[in-house]
Amino acid sequence: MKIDPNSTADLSAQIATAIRDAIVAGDLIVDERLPSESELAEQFQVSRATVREGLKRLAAQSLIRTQRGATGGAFVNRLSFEDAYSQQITTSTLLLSMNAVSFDIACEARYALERACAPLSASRRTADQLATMRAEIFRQGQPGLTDEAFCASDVAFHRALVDGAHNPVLSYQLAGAVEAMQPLMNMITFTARDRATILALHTTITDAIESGKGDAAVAGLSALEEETRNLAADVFARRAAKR
Amino acid sequence: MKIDPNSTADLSAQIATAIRDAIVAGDLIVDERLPSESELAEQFQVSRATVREGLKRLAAQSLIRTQRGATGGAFVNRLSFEDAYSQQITTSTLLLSMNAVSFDIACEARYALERACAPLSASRRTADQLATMRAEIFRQGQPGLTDEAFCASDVAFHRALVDGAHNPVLSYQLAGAVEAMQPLMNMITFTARDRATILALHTTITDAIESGKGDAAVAGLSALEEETRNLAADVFARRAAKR
DNA sequence: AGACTTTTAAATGTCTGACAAATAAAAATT
DNA sequence: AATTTTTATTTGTCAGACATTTAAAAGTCT
Repeated sequence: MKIDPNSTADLSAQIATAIRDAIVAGDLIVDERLPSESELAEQFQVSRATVREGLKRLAAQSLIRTQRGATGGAFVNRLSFEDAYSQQITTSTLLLSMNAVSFDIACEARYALERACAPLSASRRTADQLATMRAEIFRQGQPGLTDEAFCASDVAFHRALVDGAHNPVLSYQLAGAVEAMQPLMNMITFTARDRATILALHTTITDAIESGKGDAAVAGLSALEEETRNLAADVFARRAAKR
Repeated sequence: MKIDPNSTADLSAQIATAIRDAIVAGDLIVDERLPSESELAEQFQVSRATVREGLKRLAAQSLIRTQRGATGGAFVNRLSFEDAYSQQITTSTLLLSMNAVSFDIACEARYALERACAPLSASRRTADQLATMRAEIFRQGQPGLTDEAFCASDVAFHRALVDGAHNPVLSYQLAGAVEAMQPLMNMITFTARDRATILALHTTITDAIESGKGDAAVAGLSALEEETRNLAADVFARRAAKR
């Protein structure tokens, strides 16, 4: 682990990169303790403040955790799926909002990925996940539900569908796609009629998942995608007309 | 933007969270300049060193960039797809290696996601992307290619396939799944016969993409998935037998 | 006046040294 | 033996200083 004092890059960034590389390469293993900040400062020939800035960069990526006290220090963190989820959601959300990704592109990606999960979910979903889907459908039918709450329930429904595949890697990848869509979905106002259509499709999909018919679930998702895109197109057209 | 001095969390973490929330909420827009470190220190009632640690956390997530000099400072960074790719790859790679994700689970996720891209790719791929796929197939047929080089070419092939969908969101999501598999794939030794089988499937898939047959491409990917899993199963069985 | 050079001011990057707070181990006490 | 106190170590925070970079302002020359 070494840094190049002649590089133009910040020392703290170089330190973070050096340690990150060591972790990725497996030279530092999970739960291993890094040298103390003072020791690292001496190793890298920089001040403790600079070392700390480097460590904070790693902490921001959940690569290390720190503990105070006599036996404390910085430890290589086991990157949990949960940590990765939330990072992914933040990143995906910003990616969409900052790069003016169109509703259609985001929607297409989301449903393409969800269809990838559907056949697996149809053959593996637990009764619990099915119950969650039914419960969210019920919630979506309640009168007086705000559009935000409707969208949140929609996300929960799709989360359950994806988790039904029992593949944490898929769940991780999908978390970003599904949740990052929420701000875009929140721009839509759902009429009672819209909600009824979506609910019917949700029921179709859930029935298919329950009876193990992956193909039918895929078809349901495709129909839902089309419905969603039409809804969005209407909203945008109406908004454009008003101007 | 405020922090709670009574919280047990590090001040630098709180500062990072406060600024991140402001960015996500849109209170700080792309390319907007944050107050200087000294001003932030005064605002949050902490020292400049603490502010800096907070800012480094955000820099590690590519949420801000800093510039030195008279008109310098910290600016809200437009999160590019490229930045997001590399973050995703690091995270996905570590997620797989640290959580003992089985080859089968990773493989299943990867191919499920790729199949989601195939129909789109079949209808949208450019001639250039098709040429890349053909070129990688050619490279994979060269004798004397190391296993690492074969795997790298395999990744390039699949990257081109995915990019053919012309959906940056999909490309972003897939980058993690495909590239993170590479360390796992590198554990496999490919015999000449194995390579021939994979090459034939790659050709089948490419032909399908070229002629716009999404279904055939999906079928080819499924066959490739099965082949890959069988190969891996053999390797692991042989390794277990040796002990 | 215009082009070039020098100075200045502002900002981040780095360093030093100090103290606070947390924590576990060691020592002392009951 | 159990409990309390002390101690050492480590991270968290602070204050102040200087180095470096950069663009704008001021000055100088043609």
